[in-house]
Amino acid sequence: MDKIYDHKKYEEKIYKLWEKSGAFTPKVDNNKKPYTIILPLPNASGKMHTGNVLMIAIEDLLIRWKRMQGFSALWIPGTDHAGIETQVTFERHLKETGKSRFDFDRQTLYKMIWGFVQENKHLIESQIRSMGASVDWTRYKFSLDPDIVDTVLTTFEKLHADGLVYKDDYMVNYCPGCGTTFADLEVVHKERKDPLYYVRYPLVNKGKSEPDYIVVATVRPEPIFVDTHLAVNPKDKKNNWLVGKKVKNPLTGKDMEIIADDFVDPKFGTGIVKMTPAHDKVDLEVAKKHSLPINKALDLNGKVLPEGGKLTGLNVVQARKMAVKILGDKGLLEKVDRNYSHSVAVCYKVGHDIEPTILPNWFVKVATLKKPAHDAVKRGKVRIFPKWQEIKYHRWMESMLDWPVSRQAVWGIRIPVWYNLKQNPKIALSFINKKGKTVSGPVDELTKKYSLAEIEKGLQTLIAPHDAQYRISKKSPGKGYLQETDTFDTWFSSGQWPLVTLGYPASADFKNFYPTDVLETAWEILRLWVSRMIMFGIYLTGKSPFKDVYLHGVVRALDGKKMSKSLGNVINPDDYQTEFGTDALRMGLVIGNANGHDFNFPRDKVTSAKNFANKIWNMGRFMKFMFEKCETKVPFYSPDLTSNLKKEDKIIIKKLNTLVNKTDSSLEKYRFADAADAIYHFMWHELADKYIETMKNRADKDIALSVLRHIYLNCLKLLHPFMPFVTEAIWQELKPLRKKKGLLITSLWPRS
RNA sequence: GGCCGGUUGGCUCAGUUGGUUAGAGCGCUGCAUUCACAUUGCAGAGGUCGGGGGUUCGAAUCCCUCACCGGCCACCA
Repeated sequence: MDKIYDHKKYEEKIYKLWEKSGAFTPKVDNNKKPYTIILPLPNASGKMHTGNVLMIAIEDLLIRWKRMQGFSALWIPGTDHAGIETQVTFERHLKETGKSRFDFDRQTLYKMIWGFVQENKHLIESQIRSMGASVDWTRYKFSLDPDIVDTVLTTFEKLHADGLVYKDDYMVNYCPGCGTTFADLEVVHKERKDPLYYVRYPLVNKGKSEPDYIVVATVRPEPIFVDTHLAVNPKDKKNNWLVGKKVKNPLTGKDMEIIADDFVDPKFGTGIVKMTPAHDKVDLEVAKKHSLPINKALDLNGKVLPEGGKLTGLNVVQARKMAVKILGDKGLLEKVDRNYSHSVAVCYKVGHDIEPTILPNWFVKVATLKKPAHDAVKRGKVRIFPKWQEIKYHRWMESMLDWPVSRQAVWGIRIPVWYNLKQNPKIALSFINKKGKTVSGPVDELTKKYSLAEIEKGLQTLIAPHDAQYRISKKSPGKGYLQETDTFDTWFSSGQWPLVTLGYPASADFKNFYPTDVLETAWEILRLWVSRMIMFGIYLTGKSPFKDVYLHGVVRALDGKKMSKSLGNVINPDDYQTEFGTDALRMGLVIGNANGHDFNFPRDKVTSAKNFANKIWNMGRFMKFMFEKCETKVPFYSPDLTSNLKKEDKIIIKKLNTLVNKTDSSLEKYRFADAADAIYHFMWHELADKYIETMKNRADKDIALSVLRHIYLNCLKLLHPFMPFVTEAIWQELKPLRKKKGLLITSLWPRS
């Protein structure tokens, strides 16, 4: 054995040894209790960040612990196509070549992204390996594997058959930059200064002592041309005389009515609000309540529609300037407040302003799905650790609205809805024709000029009105049909991950390993992911997909702030892995974080864990050396030796038992740092500093060595889930000293 | 605005149901080197547990309140 433990010499070799041994691949075995974890699927073309490392460290330690306890321990790895996230990354590469996604039909684009992902996906896989993750690669899944896609589509069919799917116009967060909609959860609000325009609305038929006009404050004057109503608060004494009055639209001159609704804040601006229901969530609700017309001002590229007069075809920024100019020319601009600061919804991917707009969307009704999922946690059938995170789950479940599952993206599982073109002449199509030109228009016009084959081949997007006739089918129902171009929200498929990875509904794996034991992930995706999995699991199988949820904290940068590229404080785990070793990185993260709270990257703990690896390596080296030197045969430890034991022997044996108990009970409670700390302290400060130092002076070396071997080998077992490589490396080096010759990974967990 | 966490030695954090001198890692100070390991050993310094009030025989721990730091959610015409 070398004087110093060199992780680079061992890690790769040992991982291969484990994988070859079949230890990662449990069989369905009725004599063994199953223990299952599904790896939260990283982005297939992504890269490992510190959060992933912590996740793998924790899950691997749970799996190794249970495997050694004799469970049929299964840990399924997988990666996610990660819909929009991947598509946006790809488009950035595309931009470098001077192209954009609009230059391609969706089939071609899909193939290109597929190729891009294939090129990059090995990276995350090799990183998972290098972390020592004892995942079962034979059961590896990618979220676009054909069997997974098929199950996801079946689920959609079932939801539809159960009346839980509907199509509706919906206020979506539309990002003209990404060309797609985002869920509320994916929208970021940013504080920003924007001019607040005070616009004059001339009164129609003004009475005596009434002003010529009233003033409305707005940051968005450009869609005024579609507005038909203003609103005031009925309790607002200053303004409620206006209810029922008419004013002229400052852009079009058409009459507008003033309605009363208490959503208006009398203290804001002038206390009078303009209503733009097609582009504002609150306005839409109020408009529905009062049965007001809902007129769109913008198309899906964020350009003003033909009804906009001089604004037509302009984007939002240009249109705003133009509208301000027109209003100014007419003398209808009272003033501009340039110090107005408000929060703006922006796209979390590209930072473009979100344009709220109405669009036909596929929805899943959540009321019936969420009730049992909510109850499961309330009744303790699913336990959330740490407990205080539970409240986030409950609050989310209480407020969860119907789930828009369609995304206007190419990269994903295409929604299995088909439209017969003859039945639906008003479907809006956009496609690239034979000459490479983009053509858009309604079906009835386009089919006069183009063959269906040409349209289908070059198809980019299809927007069906909300009352369009459709069929649900995995395959084309026949000629004359076009498929929906929207794809599913990534969480729609990953929400079924525990089911699809296990081969739901009929496989032997599914019957044996479902429900899984624990879902371990970052608390950040409790709502997006965990809640959806519980909903789908119960809906499809009657059982929650896991019994426990453990939420680890977010690893922050060294400066205590969230890691971000713009702050330049991102920690690359590779660097630490190379310098200190995988074991040190894993142990450092686990021991530096106790209760699922967010924590700063524990650099000092990683350093000390590296020293610890070397310490135990040298303990093994010392033992080997002593065994070679010892002239008498060292008996294997057993209770028969009790009469030969000294006081210090009995003490250390007792302390080992305590340690085993402590380790088990801590891990049962998901208190990983407690267990790690106890093992660390015992091995270093009890075994090395005290017991070994004392035994150096003993005459009965054979007895002391017998006890030392017993204690030390058991410690290696206890430590193995935390620091798998170095413990296995020592275990192999000490083969001549051991009774059984197998691997540490499959050795039997100590009993107290 | 609503909510959740945090505030413990120089730094980063533990402290599970309130119980004798509040722990760890790193850092710091002194001593030790052909002894498995200097990625080491031994010894040591360093904390009125954010402020105030309360409950209790007893509070870092429970209650109230204030302050500050993180974070989440909602609204913002």
